[in-house]
Amino acid sequence: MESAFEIIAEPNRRAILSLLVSSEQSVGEIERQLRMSQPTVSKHLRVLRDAGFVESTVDAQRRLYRLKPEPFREVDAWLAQFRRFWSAHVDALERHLDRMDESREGRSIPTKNKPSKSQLVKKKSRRK
Amino acid sequence: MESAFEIIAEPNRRAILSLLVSSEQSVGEIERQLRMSQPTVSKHLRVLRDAGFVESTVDAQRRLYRLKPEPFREVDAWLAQFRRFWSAHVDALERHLDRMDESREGRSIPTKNKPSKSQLVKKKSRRK
DNA sequence: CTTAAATATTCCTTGACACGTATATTCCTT
DNA sequence: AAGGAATATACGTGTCAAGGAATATTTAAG
Repeated sequence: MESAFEIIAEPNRRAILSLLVSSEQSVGEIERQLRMSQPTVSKHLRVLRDAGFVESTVDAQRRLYRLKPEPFREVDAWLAQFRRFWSAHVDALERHLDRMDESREGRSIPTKNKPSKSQLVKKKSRRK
Repeated sequence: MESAFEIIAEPNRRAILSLLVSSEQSVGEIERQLRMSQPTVSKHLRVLRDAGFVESTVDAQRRLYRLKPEPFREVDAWLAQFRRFWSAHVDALERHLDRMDESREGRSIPTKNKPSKSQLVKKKSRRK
């Protein structure tokens, strides 16, 4: 199981990683929150640890797992070569983000007087 | 073949995508540069197109493939939730980048009087 | 030292997918 | 229309990884 990319190809593994963003978790906690069988969780954690995505410490009978950064950087580094390219398509990005707005938000703020995320993006991309 | 993550799990597909960063390419050009068989290239391109990573246009008997941005953004969005976390580990990042320096660079600039990438990183993370 | 809780590992089966070979399709050239 | 270049698809095969069931291991508690 070579690269970091193959590791995060598995949806359950991505779910586990996302869970661990908030804080370290025991196998049992992961098992319950994600409704996976215990062996499945353990096996995925093994893969994740071998790949350097997580590390574990012992706490009585439990093992606590937490994230490690390196492999994420590797993925990010690969992705980097495409960034320049997709900022050339900002127009499409704007539509994309604004669509996400519509679907996600409860009507808390009237759309009218609210800056679109598009504008935020434009500002950000001004930093060079 | 569900998610963008499974698509980029395949090394040859990542290679193809990297090739297309420079410019659009025909199947034959990809085939030669990556030394893959023609059917293999075509099949991977099919997968990439179905997943929205590339699009193609016809040029006589050839098809020219070029990148499309959306799926990259999807991957990037998932990765985003871990960024906050790995900037907390800047120390390790410094070591990481400085190691990359050593391995990549011909001895063009004496290491002594050159700012380490670590310092650049620190500056960048000051922006907020 | 026995038991129980939490986790890890083993074995087995199944399904997906990457590749090669062969063949089909598309489009230009003559 | 025929032939050829470039690309796409079909089919068969081998590999490998994910999940379930059963079992082993670790550690605390009594």
